[in-house]
Amino acid sequence: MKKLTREFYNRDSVIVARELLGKVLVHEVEGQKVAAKIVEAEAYMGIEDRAAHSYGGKRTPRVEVMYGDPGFSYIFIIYGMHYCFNIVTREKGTPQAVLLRAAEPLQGIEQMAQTRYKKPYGQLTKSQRKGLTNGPGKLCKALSINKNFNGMDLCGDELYIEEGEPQEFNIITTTRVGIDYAGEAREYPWRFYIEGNEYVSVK
DNA sequence: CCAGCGATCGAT
DNA sequence: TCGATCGCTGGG
Repeated sequence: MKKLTREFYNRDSVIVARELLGKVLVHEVEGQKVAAKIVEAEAYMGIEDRAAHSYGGKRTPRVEVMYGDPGFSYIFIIYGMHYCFNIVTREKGTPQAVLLRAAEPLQGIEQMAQTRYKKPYGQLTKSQRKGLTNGPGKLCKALSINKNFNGMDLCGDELYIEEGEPQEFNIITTTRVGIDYAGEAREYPWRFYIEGNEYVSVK
């Protein structure tokens, strides 16, 4: 299966966010593949985007990786306890990113169930099954992605995104979640998800 | 040095 | 609907 290239990520976040739908996020843990199909993503457009961490050119140690090359991970902690996984887009110096908000488990599902709930998949309730990866913090937990993966090259062999199977789906475009502080930017249609997919976080 | 806050989650 | 929980940030 083909891995996404640096060039794929070297475009505006709104384009990359849309095109990431249906692609497969892979984390190879000790030779074991844990993989999930991306079903929801949001674009953060950088300097001009009040909702972005790099808004107004803000440049701090946390945000630094956003100013680097495309195709690297930007991971931050939210609400003191959850991780959010982002992918840096556009060329060096243009601090944009795409936030992965939800995914559908494909491979290593037992691993995910164990990591999230300390139980075999078979013992999970229906709601727990859906809850494996239907949110930004949840998908990080399920794929064992934490702060140690900040600044990692997604064109490498440990954490990456691959093409996935060809498929048909409709894309829903809406406003982003949890950015009420962002003024006018809260109205921007920069959230994308696969219509009808049960792993989407908020319909 | 330190207080306030947040791109969330899970239980109620 | 609400409490948990803590790294990052900016101001002093």
